[in-house]
Amino acid sequence: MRREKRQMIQQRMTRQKQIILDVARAHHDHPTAEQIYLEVSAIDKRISRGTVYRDLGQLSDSGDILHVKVPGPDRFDCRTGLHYHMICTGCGAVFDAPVDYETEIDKEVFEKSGFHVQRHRTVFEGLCPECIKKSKEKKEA
Amino acid sequence: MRREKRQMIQQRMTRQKQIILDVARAHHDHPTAEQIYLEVSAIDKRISRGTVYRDLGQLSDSGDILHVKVPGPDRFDCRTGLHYHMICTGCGAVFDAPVDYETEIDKEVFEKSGFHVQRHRTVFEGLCPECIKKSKEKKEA
DNA sequence: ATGGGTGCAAAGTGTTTGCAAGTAT
DNA sequence: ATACTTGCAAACACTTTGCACCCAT
Repeated sequence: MRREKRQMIQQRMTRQKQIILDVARAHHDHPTAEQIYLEVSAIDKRISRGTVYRDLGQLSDSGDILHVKVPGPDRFDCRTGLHYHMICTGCGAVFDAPVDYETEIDKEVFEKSGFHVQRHRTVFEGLCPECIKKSKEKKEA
Repeated sequence: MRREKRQMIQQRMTRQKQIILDVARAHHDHPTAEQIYLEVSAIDKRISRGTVYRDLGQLSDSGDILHVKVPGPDRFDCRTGLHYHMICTGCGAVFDAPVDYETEIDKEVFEKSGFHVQRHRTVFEGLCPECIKKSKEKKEA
């Protein structure tokens, strides 16, 4: 449960890290580490899962990509600014939510609780349009 | 990744389920399944982890307790209304956040995206007052 | 040259599940 | 009587890690 990382160590750019970053950035659909691993593998099959996890962690620590924490496997997002996500409980797909990050609420929580808020994460749960359509078709059948 | 549960099956109250519910409700500090298992074990050491996980899932499905999804192990909350949580990145403790659930934003997301929002989950990340104090002491030393 | 990075496989964490026996309704 | 529940252990999903070698700086 401990965290306590964040040492100012020198981060090196390697061939594998560059490939991982490129693959992650080419996506606009919140891939999982596994999906990224599969694509990276297709480019260079010698790159290991461990490296993909390590590099994705490092790249999100340094702000090059965003680490999205949702139920199920974590996702990664090339859009790095703070924003919210929607996850479909039908198919598991993750989307960016079309509402702005509310900065004010972080201050409000701090003032009311003394909890030093760094950020918040919001995930909307529901059915994506695709799955709504499918469930309607099923009812009619 | 599939979900697709929710059959209207008859749920039975058993001795073990009652103990698990009592233990969960006695907590106001967001215990993990493991913590609940340990306490339940102290009451009846024959109750298994599997049963604790199964029953906690069932009890939160039926709305008797709340399933809180945060980084790390999931938590359970005896406060069942929709509300937000704060997790301390220092010590991992979870608290209820002192701000109200925003119902409006669910509608807004639906209108802008067609995503049928059932609810959203917000988790504030930061340092709890306790950990702020500790990190100050460390700096002074 | 040197300290971070890599591949590999093993281990870790948190949770789910198949099965045969038990029990609430 | 029926069908949901249980305990157990094994399996599972996802992620981290120890180690010996490698390579960017």
